[in-house]
Amino acid sequence: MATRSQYNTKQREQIMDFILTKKDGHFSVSDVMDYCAENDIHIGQTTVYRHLEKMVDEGILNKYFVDLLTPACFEYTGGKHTHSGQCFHLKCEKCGKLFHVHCDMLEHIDAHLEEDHGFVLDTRRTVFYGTCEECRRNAR
Amino acid sequence: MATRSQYNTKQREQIMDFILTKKDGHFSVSDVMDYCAENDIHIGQTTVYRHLEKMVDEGILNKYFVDLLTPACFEYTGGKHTHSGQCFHLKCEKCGKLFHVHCDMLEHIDAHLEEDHGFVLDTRRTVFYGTCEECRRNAR
DNA sequence: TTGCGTGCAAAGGTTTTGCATGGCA
DNA sequence: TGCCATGCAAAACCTTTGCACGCAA
Repeated sequence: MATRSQYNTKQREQIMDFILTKKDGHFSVSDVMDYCAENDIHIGQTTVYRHLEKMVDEGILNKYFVDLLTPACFEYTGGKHTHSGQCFHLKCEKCGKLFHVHCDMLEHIDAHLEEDHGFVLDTRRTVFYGTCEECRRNAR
Repeated sequence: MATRSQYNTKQREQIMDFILTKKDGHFSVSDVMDYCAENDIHIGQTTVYRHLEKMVDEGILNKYFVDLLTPACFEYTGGKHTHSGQCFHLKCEKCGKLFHVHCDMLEHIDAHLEEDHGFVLDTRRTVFYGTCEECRRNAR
């Protein structure tokens, strides 16, 4: 894997510009396309797919899925591969919102799965499904 | 939601027959279609999709996704909505295998997310991504 | 000049929708 | 008879692939 970019192209730079403006959040391929449309930047969507995939290989981005038939999500990692700053991805099945929760519990789950089940968790790709507080209140 | 079947049709019965033979495992829409082909049963795939979706609404089946561009997985719940008998879905990103692990840890995660984050986990739909023991040994 | 990068169009695969027909109650 | 269920075909959707052209080094 780890197919690294060898050339510095304008397209890669422009995609990177977008990512840096979205540093704290998530985005999908279509978000990149929208950004390009708004700023009169023309990049083929195939190119976007290919660059994002490469960046995942390089560890710059983290990729995860929240649902079938829903575009893949990408998240900027700040260029670090570190496991610190882990976060839960919580997806509410009612309202569809995606929450990011930073919490020590995750490390415990991590340790438990590894010790008792021999399974090393990739927390970045794992999404927890359920119902958020707001939706539970509304349902009551 | 909860669109319940109102009629007892031959198709629903035949799909149910298949599910009962698969009680312990998982299956996808295409597994149902294969079963039908093998047994000279003709059911349109649209009908299969619609019945499985209904059964999810009724709580008979549990639906989850392991990957984008991979068919949705269904799991027979035994007709109970109970939260006992919970299991982890562990998906190995290396070999692609899907593991089922029954473990108390899950209840702790459950309780923690609810108490500290107000989030009620739907364990049945959540899939943990990572690397299994075998693949880690092979990588070393 | 070499070979990766780009972008259009088409393909691939799963799931959903439209619509006319069939079948349960 | 009324209304849901069925099934074919087509649409919708995201993503990948093929291929010719462009461009960085």
